[in-house]
Amino acid sequence: MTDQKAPKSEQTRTLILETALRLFQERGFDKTTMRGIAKEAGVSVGNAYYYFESKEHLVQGFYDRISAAHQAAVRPILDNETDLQKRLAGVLTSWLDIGAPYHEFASQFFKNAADPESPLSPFSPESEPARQAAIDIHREVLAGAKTKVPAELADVLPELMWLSQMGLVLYWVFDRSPDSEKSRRLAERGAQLTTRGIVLARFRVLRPLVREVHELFADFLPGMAQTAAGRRKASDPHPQEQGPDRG
Amino acid sequence: MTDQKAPKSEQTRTLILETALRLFQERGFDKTTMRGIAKEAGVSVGNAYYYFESKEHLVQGFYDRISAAHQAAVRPILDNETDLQKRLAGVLTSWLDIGAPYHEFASQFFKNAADPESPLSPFSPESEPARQAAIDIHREVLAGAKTKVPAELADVLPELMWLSQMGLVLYWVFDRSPDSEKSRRLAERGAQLTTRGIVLARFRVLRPLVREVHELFADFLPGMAQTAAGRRKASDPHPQEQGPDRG
DNA sequence: GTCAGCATTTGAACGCGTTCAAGGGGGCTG
DNA sequence: CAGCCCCCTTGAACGCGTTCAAATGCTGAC
Repeated sequence: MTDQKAPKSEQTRTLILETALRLFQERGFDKTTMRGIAKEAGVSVGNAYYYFESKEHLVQGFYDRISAAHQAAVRPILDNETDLQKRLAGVLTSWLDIGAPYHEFASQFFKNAADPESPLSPFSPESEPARQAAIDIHREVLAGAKTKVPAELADVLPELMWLSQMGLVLYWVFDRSPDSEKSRRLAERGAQLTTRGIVLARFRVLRPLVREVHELFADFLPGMAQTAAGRRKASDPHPQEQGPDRG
Repeated sequence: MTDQKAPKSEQTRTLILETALRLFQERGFDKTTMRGIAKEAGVSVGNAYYYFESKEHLVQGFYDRISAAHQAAVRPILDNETDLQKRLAGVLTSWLDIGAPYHEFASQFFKNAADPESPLSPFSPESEPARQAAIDIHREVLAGAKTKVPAELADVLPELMWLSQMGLVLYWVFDRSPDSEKSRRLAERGAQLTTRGIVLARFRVLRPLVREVHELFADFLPGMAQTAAGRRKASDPHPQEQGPDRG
């Protein structure tokens, strides 16, 4: 009678998550209480905590959702556009488009970005898959462009561009201009600047600079994920794992 | 009998603040409770809230303290050293030295950095004085160096360098290497890279790039403080204002 | 000396996120 | 059918940050 693919527990888990995300969007993160989520979903508070370690863990669903939507939105650009600047600008502005509905509410939990203890930090081990996916987009931005990228930069640039994207997101969170217009312009300009920089990187005078950029980030970037890995609870009474798997 | 300069209320305020900072350092931010602070200071919880809007507002004292210490520590370097790279590296590493005692505890509230609503964010209006002081240090780093800075960069560079410093701090917060060794190396390398970049900025091929960097940040950097200004409570039942005034 | 008015102080109470001992309940084994 | 185990579910209870009406002290006017 019931779907083979929907064991009871998974249904409950999904019900709680969907309810939470809906209430977050309706009322904001702070004004949504765990009791409210439980009542609205028709379960007990304890039950929510059986499936999710904390209130914050519930917003991971948003990340997954945004991440998936972005990957989809970016496909046409990556497949058709060959101009580096336009590819990059497209990737950045489409993120802003997708993030728009969550803008107000986002600022209420983006504080976690700078919190090394939080699993929601983009640098956390838990975020590794989403982070890698995002970096891969930038790798593809470079790979599919007419402009050729100096070999010495090829391996650090995607991470660097992702880092800039995080900077853009930070700016966006603070940005109160109507329709996040300032963030949009920043994205366009940033793309232009990045492109110009890559093009110029060929010149001989810049060799030492390019090498240093490479060395700096080659040494320190991959380290972030590792240094961020703390003594995290490895216990798993929680049926954690996958959201929509960020398809 | 009592000091003319110490009205009762100021004494109480100081007592609460000192107690709080001591406990934060002894037990960490999260494990220190407002009840604990009150009991240890020999006052009531409500009294602490009469002088400080929230638990977070208490840590502003740390910022003031670190900021003042940094300004003092940096003086000899700014007065004697003329090599740009050494000046910059000195400024950055001495910040790391000063921050060291607070490293562990810092990560527990640096989450506020990315929270636009928090007065503790380095981008908030409340942080404006401390921010300006920090930017001024970088302005002096440039002004006192042998190396001449291209005019077009002169007005955005200090803010840019301060921004990099914030990046370093973020890295440092995540950095779990012994003695924050990785952060130290990042500071040294970053100083080297920055210096190299400034030197190279003279070359003609780089003109367009330089101009774009200038335009990008001239447009967007000053905006951050303004966009960050939200509807903040202007009410002042709280005898807020000055810490040690950050010398 | 008295008393009004204000700054300061109190601690009980609120609502929150989170924990936990206790209890179903469904399916498998004997 | 009985018994057992383990996944799932419950809601009272804990400690926290924060609020607030009420009490207390203090100062200057008369």
